[in-house]
Amino acid sequence: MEFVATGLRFNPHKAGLGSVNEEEATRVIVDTSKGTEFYKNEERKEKLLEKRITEVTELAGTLTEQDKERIEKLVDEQFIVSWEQERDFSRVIVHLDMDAFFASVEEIDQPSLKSLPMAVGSTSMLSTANYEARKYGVRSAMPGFIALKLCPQLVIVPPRFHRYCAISNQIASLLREFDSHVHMSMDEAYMDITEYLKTQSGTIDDVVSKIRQKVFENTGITCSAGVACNTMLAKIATDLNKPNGQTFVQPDTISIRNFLNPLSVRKIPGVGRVTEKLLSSLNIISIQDLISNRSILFHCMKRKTFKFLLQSALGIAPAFISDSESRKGMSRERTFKPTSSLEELRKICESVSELLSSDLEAEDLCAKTVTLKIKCSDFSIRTRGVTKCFFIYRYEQILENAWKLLLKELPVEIRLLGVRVNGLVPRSEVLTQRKNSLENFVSNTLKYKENNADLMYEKVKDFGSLAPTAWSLFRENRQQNEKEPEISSTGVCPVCLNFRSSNSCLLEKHVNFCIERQEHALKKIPTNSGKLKKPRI
DNA sequence: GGGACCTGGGTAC
DNA sequence: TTCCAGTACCCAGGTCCC
Repeated sequence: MEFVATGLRFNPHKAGLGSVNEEEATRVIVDTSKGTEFYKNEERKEKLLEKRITEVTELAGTLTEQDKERIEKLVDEQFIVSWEQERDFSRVIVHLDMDAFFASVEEIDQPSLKSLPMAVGSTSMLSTANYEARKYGVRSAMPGFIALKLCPQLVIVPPRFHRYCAISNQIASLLREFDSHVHMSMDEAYMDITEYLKTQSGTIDDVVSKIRQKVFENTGITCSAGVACNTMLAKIATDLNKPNGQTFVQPDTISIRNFLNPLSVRKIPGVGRVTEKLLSSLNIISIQDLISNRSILFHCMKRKTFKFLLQSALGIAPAFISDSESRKGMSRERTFKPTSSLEELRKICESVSELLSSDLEAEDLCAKTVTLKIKCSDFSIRTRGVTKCFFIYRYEQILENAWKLLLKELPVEIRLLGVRVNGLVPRSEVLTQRKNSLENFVSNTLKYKENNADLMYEKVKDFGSLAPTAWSLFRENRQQNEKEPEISSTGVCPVCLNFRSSNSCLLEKHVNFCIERQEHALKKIPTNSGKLKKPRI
């Protein structure tokens, strides 16, 4: 077959796809995609990848045999020895993966689907496929219309996320019996059963079988499991015995090496098809190759990538996911028929911003950074971000920031619009901070603009639910003390709450700057009608 | 020189 | 008929500012 871009090749890395004719499936995908903007974009991406490959192979070519020996010694002494000393074999981690989860749920609810090739999703995109459909090369993240070419009798069922969530929650509560801190996403779970095992007489394999049996008896869903001393190994192990099976990796260096060495680098979670191709250009195909070519890895990769790849190859990873890990950002995006109409884009931007502000509201968060994402009609992606000097959460604030970023990109034909927020902080914390700064805000820092009621109104508005309080405090203060406007020595900027200074000139300068930024940002925002009426002074 | 920020890209599910 | 998603995280490289 002619040369095919990496992203267009049939991807066999999924349970149940082993028997598929890879070349034939790739041919169908290519024939269906050829000439489309998607195809052209894949070709563009492929060219960039080829460039990276040329650079990395040239770099590898500069190493002499003596260099390699020297670097190997350094890697062994400086890195591997200390990593090995820090290994933790003490935990027993179980990774559970529900077999073709969405499809299994649909089969339980409609048993007639069981014998048919079936996938959950739409003609645009599939979420998952049952094992019957996988025999034809149909898999998750495959467009439905291509899947139908591979398997014309495929039944595509629309997703019912509420139903999947309900069953996922049910499974999570079952698993809490074995680990009260279980980490459950929609269709997979990580458990630390070290403590639970101490209360049991059976082997690890017995206990894991019991867990899987319990899930099956209560939900009808089969699942696969991997058991090892850390989450990464457990996850790789799960993949080896799918569906409805389990794999245990003994917690010692030799067993771990024997388990990992023959596997493809692609089995490492975090190594996708691009990294796989990049590594294969360096003749690194298996995990064993990663270790034996550690000098090349050290020479050609960035430090973090080198560390990640070599540690993964050695089976070294954090034992478990920390409980304290919190969410870093949230986003919403929508794909639609490509358009450059300002009116249509505004409506989409409004609806995406509204969803995002509801998400922030639901988790009581506010954010510092707003990022706009657009996918143009040629499938190229642009992101544009802005970091504010104050926290935002209101729909209008998100919308106007995203919209301004979008206006700068026009004219352009767009097929996807997304908005993301980062720098998340609990809203209650910010409100408490604001509340604490209200006194300073009113009695000191803003005195110098006290006669400008309109400006004050705009300023106060940013206090959100505290705005009426801020306003009345301002008015009260204005009446009580009209003579001596002065800047407090306890200076916290009431606008951004980040800047602190005991230097009153500096503080005033900063507050002025912040207010101007705010006014600029607030200019086009409609007032919060009903909640805060503009008072007359 | 280092940190923060911005943008693009890779990956998982 | 349909014609490649949505959410989240991490890393790398560039720029700017102190």
